[in-house]
Amino acid sequence: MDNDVVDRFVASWGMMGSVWGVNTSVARVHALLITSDEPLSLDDISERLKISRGNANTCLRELRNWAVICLVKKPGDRRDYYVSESDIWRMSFAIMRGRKKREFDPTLRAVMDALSSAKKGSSKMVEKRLEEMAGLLNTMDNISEKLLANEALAKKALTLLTVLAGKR
Amino acid sequence: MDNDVVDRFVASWGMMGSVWGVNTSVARVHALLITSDEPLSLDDISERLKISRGNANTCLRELRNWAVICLVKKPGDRRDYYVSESDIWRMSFAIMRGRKKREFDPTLRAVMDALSSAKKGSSKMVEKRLEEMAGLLNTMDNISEKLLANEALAKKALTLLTVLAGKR
DNA sequence: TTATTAATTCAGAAAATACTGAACGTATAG
DNA sequence: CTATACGTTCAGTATTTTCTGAATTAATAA
Repeated sequence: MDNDVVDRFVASWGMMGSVWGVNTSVARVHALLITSDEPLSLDDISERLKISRGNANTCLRELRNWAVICLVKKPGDRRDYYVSESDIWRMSFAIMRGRKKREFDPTLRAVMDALSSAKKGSSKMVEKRLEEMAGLLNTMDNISEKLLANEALAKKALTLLTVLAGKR
Repeated sequence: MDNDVVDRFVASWGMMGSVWGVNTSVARVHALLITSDEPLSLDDISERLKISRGNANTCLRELRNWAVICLVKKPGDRRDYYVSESDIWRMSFAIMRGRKKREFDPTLRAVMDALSSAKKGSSKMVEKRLEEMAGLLNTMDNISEKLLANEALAKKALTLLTVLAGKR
């Protein structure tokens, strides 16, 4: 596959890292594996992306943890090779689950506390704002809780939304 | 409103900053304004959050740009005061639009290019992977394009998803 | 005007994050 | 057992991001 095209894909997938909440290098390594027909070794990756072996190692560990790449062996070769899982959904799901737990859930709790505190003592304005936020966050919590637990349902949701968005 | 509760809310809304793609201070200032019944001045904010006036100023400008706070004047007082817009949706929408344009759209293009390049020359595996990604990203592109342009539709989508998620 | 008070800017400092590469551990081949 | 080829770790360094505070500009009051 054309080098330039791969480079551009690697670069823009790298940018997307911040959306997933992983750093650029991790996303670039992932991108390289996605576009490679052959399994790649740590050294292949570190050379191709011009990053240190140490860094490559860390990125690969993270990707392994997200379960978006998998380790393969070649007969008669001691090195570890990696290939991308085909399923693009997995990374987004794994990461969203993590972010929900780390960032969203505590916020939801804090908003609920703030709301109940506001009810005994704040202005109606603040109460209304928090009420709205709490409503929205609770809705999102329900939805994401269900969808993140069930990929099939999530795909269904996507279809549903496509139909909704289609009505022009 | 109870100081502790506000502090906790400020802190966790601050964490959410990384989700929105703004830095912690910006999100904290926003949180403080959300929970305040009174309009706050730059000095109020810088004192309450223990950040410099310069930093507070920058945060307020950013929030003004996102149009999630608005400037109010008190008669006989030269200072600028700020209050939070009640609508929680606005910030998320503004930011998502920005991120889509900056991060998602270039990726979509790169994937499409990679795909067409893969079609003339890559393994079936790579082609399949990219095909799947392109499909998913295109779907998301369609949906988000429509929903981000139309808040009412987005709310409708949320209702729809709630129903879907409810079927247990 | 001029003095005063507030908002803004921005160079440099501090803090957070990411990366390097040499040292170390481990498994296999000889 | 020993040498070799690899994977892993992590202290130190580089880079990026964020923040500070003094200088500057702008607006109002006197």
